[in-house]
Amino acid sequence: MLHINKIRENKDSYIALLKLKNIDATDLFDSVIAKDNERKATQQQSDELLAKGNQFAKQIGEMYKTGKVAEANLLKEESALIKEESKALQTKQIELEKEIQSILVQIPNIPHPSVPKGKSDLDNRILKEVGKIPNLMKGAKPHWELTTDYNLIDFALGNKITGAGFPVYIDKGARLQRALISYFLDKNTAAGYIEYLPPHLVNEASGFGTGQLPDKEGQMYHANEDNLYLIPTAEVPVTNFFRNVIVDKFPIMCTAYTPCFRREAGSYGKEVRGLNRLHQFDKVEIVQVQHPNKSYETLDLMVSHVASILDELELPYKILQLCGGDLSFTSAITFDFEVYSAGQERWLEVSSVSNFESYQANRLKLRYKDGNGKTQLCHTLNGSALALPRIYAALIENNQTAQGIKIPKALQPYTGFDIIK
RNA sequence: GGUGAGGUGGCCGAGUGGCUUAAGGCGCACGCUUGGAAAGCGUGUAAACGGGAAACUGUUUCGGGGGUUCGAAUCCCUUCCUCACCGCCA
Repeated sequence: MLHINKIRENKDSYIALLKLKNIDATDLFDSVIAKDNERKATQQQSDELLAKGNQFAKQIGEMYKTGKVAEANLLKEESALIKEESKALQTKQIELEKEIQSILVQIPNIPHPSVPKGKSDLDNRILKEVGKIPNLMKGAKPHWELTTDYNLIDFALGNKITGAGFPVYIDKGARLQRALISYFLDKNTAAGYIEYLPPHLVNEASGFGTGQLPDKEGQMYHANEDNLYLIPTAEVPVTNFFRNVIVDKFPIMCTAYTPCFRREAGSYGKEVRGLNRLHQFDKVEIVQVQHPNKSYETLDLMVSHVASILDELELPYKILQLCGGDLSFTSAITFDFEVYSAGQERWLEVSSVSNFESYQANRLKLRYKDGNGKTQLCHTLNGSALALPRIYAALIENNQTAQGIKIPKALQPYTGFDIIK
């Protein structure tokens, strides 16, 4: 959510930048500023009345003590009038605040000036392409066949006990999954991130804090009886650690492994085949809270951190800067990582690193004190480091040989084996 | 799940309708003191939203929401949470 004062200060440049997201915010901005002016005026009136009422209450107290009952009763009558009037003003104020809020939540984050123009993923800017696309042997297979051939994952078994999109990992297949989680966490903690293991269910307030609620309610699994939501990403519990917090140190670096639960209503077809899109999957997330002056420096560090992991895993990948049209509602700038999955001859998104600037922080009320002792909004950033299933798919597809599936060196200490036969 | 006790500032903790502008303590910051430090003494120490160039100032907030009253941390209703004991249980 944008802060109303920032809209006032930067209205014209915001309107220009939002065009990158193909949005004309002129009317929204005008109406929200007008409402805010009205809100201020209303508050001023209401504050004055309340101050008067407080004065009267004190005087009445004094009068009773000194026995001036008749005078007190007169003042009481006047008080009643003030009360009525101020109540009406307060109701109006709350109403206006609601209206302002409901406009503000409709306005997406302002894109960074470097964001390319564009409508869809076709307009994303390729920044870098690293590694060679492997030349697979004849008869190379997609991962959904390999996982069956080598008994790594049983999709049908998951289907039986839960439903589609809930795979069961078996034997070396399970071990590989566990190895990846440990490996990612170790890479992240070595880079200075503190490891957390948060709850996998969150309350309603947390859903609001990171913006899943109320808009994307249908994307989350909901435990009705207790009114708790299954997390769609570790970003939700971890970012909410900082809800209503005034921090005094930068940067704050967190990493967390969690399973992620997504209903993915409306998905279908080959996009969802095998591991490509699941209802439950594992992911290791990195989150940073940073001073506004440092957040873009941090963003670069996060991008190169993710790149270094993919380098070590010897996966061919490309880094894309998302165009305005593909940018998420809350992000100011996003870099996507895609790895090449040779068995299905596709690029798969495995990480998305974003700077939200103060957009999330405003909703969360995540602040720090500046040199003058004034509270200011922090910047928040997050990224996947990394999402497991598609890394898993690319790893086994790209490393399939006549002898079996080879495990990259960096992972071998974690798997305890160097080939799956 | 049952019964009981609670929720007050960064923390501890007093406060049963106006004497609270939330006592007192701890912590923190600054100053005095000191050769330096500790102790001691003094001053300051929440957030949100307004007004003001600023100094300063108004309103709201004692878990959340609602109510009674001229006036609520205090009384009433409701909801959430915490703790203790019991039951169940990895």
